[in-house]
Amino acid sequence: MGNSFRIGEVAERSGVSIDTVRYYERRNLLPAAPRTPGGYRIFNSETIDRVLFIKQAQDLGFSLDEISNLLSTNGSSECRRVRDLLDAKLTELDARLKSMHEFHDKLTRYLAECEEELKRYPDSAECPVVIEIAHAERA
Amino acid sequence: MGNSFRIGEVAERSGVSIDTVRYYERRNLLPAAPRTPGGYRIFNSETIDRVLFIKQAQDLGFSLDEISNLLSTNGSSECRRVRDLLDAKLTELDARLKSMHEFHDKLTRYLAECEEELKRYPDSAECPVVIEIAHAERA
DNA sequence: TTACACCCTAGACCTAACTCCAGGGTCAAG
DNA sequence: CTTGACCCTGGAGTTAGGTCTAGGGTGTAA
Repeated sequence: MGNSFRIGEVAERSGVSIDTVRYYERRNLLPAAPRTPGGYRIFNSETIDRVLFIKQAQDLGFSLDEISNLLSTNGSSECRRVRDLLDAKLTELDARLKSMHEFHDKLTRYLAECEEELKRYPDSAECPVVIEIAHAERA
Repeated sequence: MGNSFRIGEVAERSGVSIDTVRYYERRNLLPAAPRTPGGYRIFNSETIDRVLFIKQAQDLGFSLDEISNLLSTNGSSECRRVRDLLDAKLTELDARLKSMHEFHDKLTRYLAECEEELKRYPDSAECPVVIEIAHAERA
């Protein structure tokens, strides 16, 4: 069927390993999948989307515990709790974005210094950037 | 002296543990510190700045190996190699910033939905956001 | 010259998030 | 009704990045 997948296909389509899918189920990041009479898990396409969501959040610095709190499959999750979690996450994310931008600028300045040096001395071994990072870094 | 620190003070001022400082030295993220006759490490304020740099980069998703590549205390690091590393990091950072902004927007939309629901039904248990995340997530 | 906070090393241990393995069962195609 | 790809479980192993412990030495102020 177009909306029924075995674990291998879920794994492939969401870019994780089979073990990871089972691991997520154990961690309650995915609801316990229904089974065939023989014991095979049966998934639908929503599982794939959900794994993708988990991966994205994780890439952005959230732990599986945090994600699990947000998605909590166990027990009804009142709207108020979710609201508070989201609020906290957003504050955190704002801070991360800010320092990320600053770090980006810092690296950009370093890159410019490198280019400068290489323009002047194409085979320079003494990189001014390394010296700078190594010896004083309070930008 | 104003520019001479023992490991405990370095740790405290840069917000990591003593063990972490020693660990960074072992990993060559910090140059091997000179010692007192009795074997105590002696640091200067640049070490503190460097630990702060490492922590910042790490928070933003860089591994210690990557940071170590950039700072490589072992062997002369030619400017060209540093330039290439920086260039690659910046590309990576751009991508991360982009998906971070998208995720931020997504969470903001979820938060708005929560507020909406709570305005309507102040004690709502059925959070529309959880249902949405759990059941279809391809934004 | 003792008190006591601080430092040393080697090596074991910890947590998160997987990843692998053995030993065995399932299922669809031919 | 067999075969080959795929799936099952329980539990051990792995990696990154620390953290802790035992057993012992250092430095300095009173």
